[in-house]
Amino acid sequence: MKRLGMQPTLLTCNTLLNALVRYPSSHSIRLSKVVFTDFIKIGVKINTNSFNILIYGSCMENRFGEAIRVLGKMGDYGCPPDNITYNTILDGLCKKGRLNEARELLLDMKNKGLFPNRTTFNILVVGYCKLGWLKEAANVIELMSQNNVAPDVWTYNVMIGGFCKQGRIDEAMRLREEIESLKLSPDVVTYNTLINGCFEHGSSEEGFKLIDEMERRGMKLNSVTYNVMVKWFVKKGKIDEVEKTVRKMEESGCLPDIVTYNTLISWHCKVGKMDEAFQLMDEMGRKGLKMDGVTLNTMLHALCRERKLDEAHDLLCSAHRRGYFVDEVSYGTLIMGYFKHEKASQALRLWDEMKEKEIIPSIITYNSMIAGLCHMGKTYQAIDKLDELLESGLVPDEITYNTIIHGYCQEGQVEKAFQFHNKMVEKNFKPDVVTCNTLLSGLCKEGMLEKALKLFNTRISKGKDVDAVSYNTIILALCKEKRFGEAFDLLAEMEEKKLGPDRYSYHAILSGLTDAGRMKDAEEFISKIAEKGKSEYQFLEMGKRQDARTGEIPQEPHPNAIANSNKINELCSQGRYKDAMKIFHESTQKNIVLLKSTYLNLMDGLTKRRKSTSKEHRLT
DNA sequence: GACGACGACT
Repeated sequence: MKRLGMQPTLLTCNTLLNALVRYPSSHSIRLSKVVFTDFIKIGVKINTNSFNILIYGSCMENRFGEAIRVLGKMGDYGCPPDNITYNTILDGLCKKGRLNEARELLLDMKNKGLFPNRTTFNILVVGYCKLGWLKEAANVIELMSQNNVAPDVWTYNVMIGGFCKQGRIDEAMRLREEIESLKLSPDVVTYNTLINGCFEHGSSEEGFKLIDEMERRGMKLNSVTYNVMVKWFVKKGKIDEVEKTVRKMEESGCLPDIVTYNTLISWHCKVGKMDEAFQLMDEMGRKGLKMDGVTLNTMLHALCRERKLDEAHDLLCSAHRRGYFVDEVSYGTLIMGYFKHEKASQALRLWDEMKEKEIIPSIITYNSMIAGLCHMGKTYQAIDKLDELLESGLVPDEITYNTIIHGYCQEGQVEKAFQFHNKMVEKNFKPDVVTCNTLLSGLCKEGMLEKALKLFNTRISKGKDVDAVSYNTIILALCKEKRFGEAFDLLAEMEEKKLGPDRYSYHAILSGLTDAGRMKDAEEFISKIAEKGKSEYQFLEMGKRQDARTGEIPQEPHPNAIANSNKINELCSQGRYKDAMKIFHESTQKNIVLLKSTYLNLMDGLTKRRKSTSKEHRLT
């Protein structure tokens, strides 16, 4: 067109820009900027809309600074920014959790005499809900009504999603009823949000009930509904149901999309079936679906898990060359991979590289980095990163604080951990059960078991939740002190509360018993685990007896001890736990004391086997 | 506005 000397019209210009900006490649967005300046040079009279498209592209790349600079220059070209301009950037900022910048921009918008419209408000609700600040989100909804902008289904759907993310399914359900009373009808998004929430936090039955309800109401399930179901069945390992759902999806005219494939690919990667993951990627290509940034990041994650860090790094570079959106998730994945495999210097280098590329770290990226620094024993540097995080306009979350508290505990600085904890509580940090567990283990590690017990009991008496990890932490510490009676009491207590016991509890007890030389008790304990399921509180009786006993007379190692231990260990590694148990019983009958690792291996096997049997149960 | 990828506690 240029060669032919034809002058493009505004429509041509905006159509082309739009196409470039929406096309899923970072190259095309870069091109859109070139095309834009070209259009101005050859004298096309661009309008506000042209700028809005350009800005949308910048936001796609998370270049908010650039977007705001462009917004500032629009006036010079006779194209004043409008609501769409502001909403575009606000949307990007809110989705990324950059609420401080969003607030500033909102102020600027009002100063320019533009009024927030329904979209603006909805964007803000999204921003607050993403951070889990539901009170603030509700305030925005209140503000809408005051400004005569009625909240719509979108608004409520976001709010429902916010409740679901925090596991507050009842409140989410209640809000849905509220919409119906407002004569707004819940749509497919409302249902999908709730169904996903039920699957993630509530009961799956509730979720399936909602699907039935949709069908009864004549509401068509869309690809998201199916993807939510696929994710659920994948999570439960129900391969048949996954296939059935995908088939149903195809029959109903919703072809499996990039999300469906990414879910399946990620699953295969997680269970180590890389071949099948690659097969799915081929299949995707044959069906004309282009892999996206999420697919890329899934593969990066899989490579890191397999310790193939060089390959992961190569993939990152080549993906960048080929125009994929390499983002903070890609970098975060690899940084975490390096830290996990003790390659801190490479992790730090990658962080700098990411910054050089102007890729903005998210809260998760910062948390990974903070965790890595703490892991290296450099909590003071982690604090620097926390400051940097705050400066960047992000809001630290529970994970950020818990990570740093854990860092201090790991260094043996429990005192500092508590100080930091208290200081942060004064800000807006809401300590949760993970915080408590971190402090508990920190206290135990430093031999302050009594303080830990006090913290643990206070938390329970205050009616705050404790979980399996809390119990296991205390049980482990008690066992190390050979206080088996109390340990068994807690074991029974956690069973009563349906919190366990799990393999961590068993591990704690068995390690304690074997370390104390109470091999007979360890053997009996293993047998109990094997029989478990017959009656509840079966460990209680054993625990009570423990206090009366005074340790055991050390025995001469039996000549077959090592041989039998090895045999059992080998059978366990082959997954032949039944055979392993047989040798175990034979050994105990002959009074053969086995190696410590054998007890732990057997226990691992026994807990694994129970898991798989219960899965089989669910299938029938 | 809903679904898929990276982060905390034994």
